[in-house]
Amino acid sequence: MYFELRHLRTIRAIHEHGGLARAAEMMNMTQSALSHQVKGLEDQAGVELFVRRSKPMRLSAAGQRMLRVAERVLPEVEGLEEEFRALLSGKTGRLHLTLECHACFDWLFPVLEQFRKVWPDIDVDIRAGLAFDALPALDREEVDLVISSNPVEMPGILFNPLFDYHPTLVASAQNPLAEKAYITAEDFRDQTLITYPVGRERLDIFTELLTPARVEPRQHRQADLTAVIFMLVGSNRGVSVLPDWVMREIRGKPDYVTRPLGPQTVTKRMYAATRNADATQPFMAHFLRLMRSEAVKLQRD
Amino acid sequence: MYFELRHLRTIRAIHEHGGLARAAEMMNMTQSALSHQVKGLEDQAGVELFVRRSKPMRLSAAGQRMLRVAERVLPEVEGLEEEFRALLSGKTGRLHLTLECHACFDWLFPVLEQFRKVWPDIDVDIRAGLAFDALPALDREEVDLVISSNPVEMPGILFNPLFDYHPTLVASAQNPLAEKAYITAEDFRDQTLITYPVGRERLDIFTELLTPARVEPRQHRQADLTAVIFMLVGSNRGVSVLPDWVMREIRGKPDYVTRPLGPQTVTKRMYAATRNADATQPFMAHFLRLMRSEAVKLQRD
DNA sequence: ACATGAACATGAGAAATCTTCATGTATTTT
DNA sequence: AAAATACATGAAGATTTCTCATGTTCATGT
Repeated sequence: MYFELRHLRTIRAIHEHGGLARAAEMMNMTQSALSHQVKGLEDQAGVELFVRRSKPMRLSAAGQRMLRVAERVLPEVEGLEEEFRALLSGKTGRLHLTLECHACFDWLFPVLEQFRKVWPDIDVDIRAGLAFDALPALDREEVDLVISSNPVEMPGILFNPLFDYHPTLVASAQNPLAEKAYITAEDFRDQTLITYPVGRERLDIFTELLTPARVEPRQHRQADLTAVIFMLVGSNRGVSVLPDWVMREIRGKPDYVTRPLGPQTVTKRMYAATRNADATQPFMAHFLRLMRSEAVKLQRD
Repeated sequence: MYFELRHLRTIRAIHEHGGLARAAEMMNMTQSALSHQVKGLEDQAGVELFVRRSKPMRLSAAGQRMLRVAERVLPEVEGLEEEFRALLSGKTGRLHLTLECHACFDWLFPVLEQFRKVWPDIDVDIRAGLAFDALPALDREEVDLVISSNPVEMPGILFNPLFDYHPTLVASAQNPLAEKAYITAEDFRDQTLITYPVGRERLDIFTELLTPARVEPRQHRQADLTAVIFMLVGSNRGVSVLPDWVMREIRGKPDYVTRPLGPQTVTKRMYAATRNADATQPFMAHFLRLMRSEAVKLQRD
């Protein structure tokens, strides 16, 4: 024996409108239909839900219990229906992002702030932890947007370009590398390299330089925050390679030097990956636009 | 477009059992039926609930929202179903009582304590506030048991006798009425009468003595608690009429005297009114039995 | 590349359920 | 007591849901 929401709606309507006939009218059905339904419900449940001694029929003790459940359950379901309607009209939706690019937190926050002002009903969230397998997660609708600099040909996935950047060395002014005009793989052999704590396949310095050249840095240590990396570099306890625009934070400070990777400057492109189906959604288009205009500001600095 | 619980159950089952075929089996239906249902649901909602790119199909973003609702709603409903089953087996039920007899709180509490030990799943409550219209409320299933000493012929309502008692005067030993062997209506003309704060039609002293004799006491004041009444009586600021068994609290105290109403001692009978339908329920029968055995103890004191 | 199996979709008819209509009965009101 | 209100009921029709048989798609092993 299974209840259905229809039954809860009926219980609530009869209670609220004080009687079967009125409730039936509110529910766009005949009094007879409701009567049959209530009878069926009571037969199934084996419990009298209404007292029929008095004429406008009233809830029995058991019926009152059912009403309480109805009053907790129905708003929940109606909320969902409303949400789906809003989803159809494009006002609401989900925007869960994952960053394969660790430094991107910095410039993404202002974008998120702006976005939430315009689209308050979109469920925005940054999903950490699954950065390793972000693209499959995108395909499975576990997330909705991935910031990545490694576009992969994938059916149903769109890579929207955001901006170009140069992975750039940052070192202490005391460091011998400060003497060089550009940096090559060999230069890392006797350096301590500081990176974000992610796999090598997601670190530009490895994918673009060290791994192809089969060079290992003398030491490799990890730090979570950009500020911490700068601090370590500043005290010459290691060097790091970060996107050029991250360097704006230390621009003009005499303790630091920045050098391009060379001899030809390495250029990479950052993308926002979305599912084809979502890319047309207004809020998603808006978010992409916001990200690009933020990227322009970044380049200006 | 309306959701039904069936849809929520489906969403949950597909998620939990990882796939349509397995879910269908758990729900005792064919895979085909479930496929149709999901299609219908998606058509109605206008939203894709599942991602079919991967083979065991998975919930989409919208589907995950729906799952969250399902996981909040379904336990609620299943709890109700369980409750109704328990109701049928007689283990659970509601026992909301109303006392027309104000002094009865005293002896009822131990009964309630005992009862709750044996029937932990019965929803026991004392409903105050509607004591004035307790019997109609009983009929309307707003309460389930009424303690009353005024049986009324009413179809569907059963008055179960509990015990007999004598409305008895209690006065200060200093009070002139202490000299009398029994008390008549006339004796109240120059007395302050202290009663519980309820209507006269529910006070024995009025219904049995004063109203028929058309006697007004010199003054009439009200007190909520039996202990307060005794205190006022003890300091000779008034007299009161209470059931004889209430007097056990002051027995042996030389400040007080108790006197029967006379010349023939007035006897009343206390009843527990229930609906016919409920009287057969095991827990209700047990409660009545407990009350009667408590009443016997009362009489022994 | 091809067979195979697993998982889901689909069409048509059968079965179950829900509605309506017409009417009956009980209660409340006038 | 009549009229009005409120709910119940039986039967027929409409709708919804399910099942069966079969088709499509995708991944896997040979």
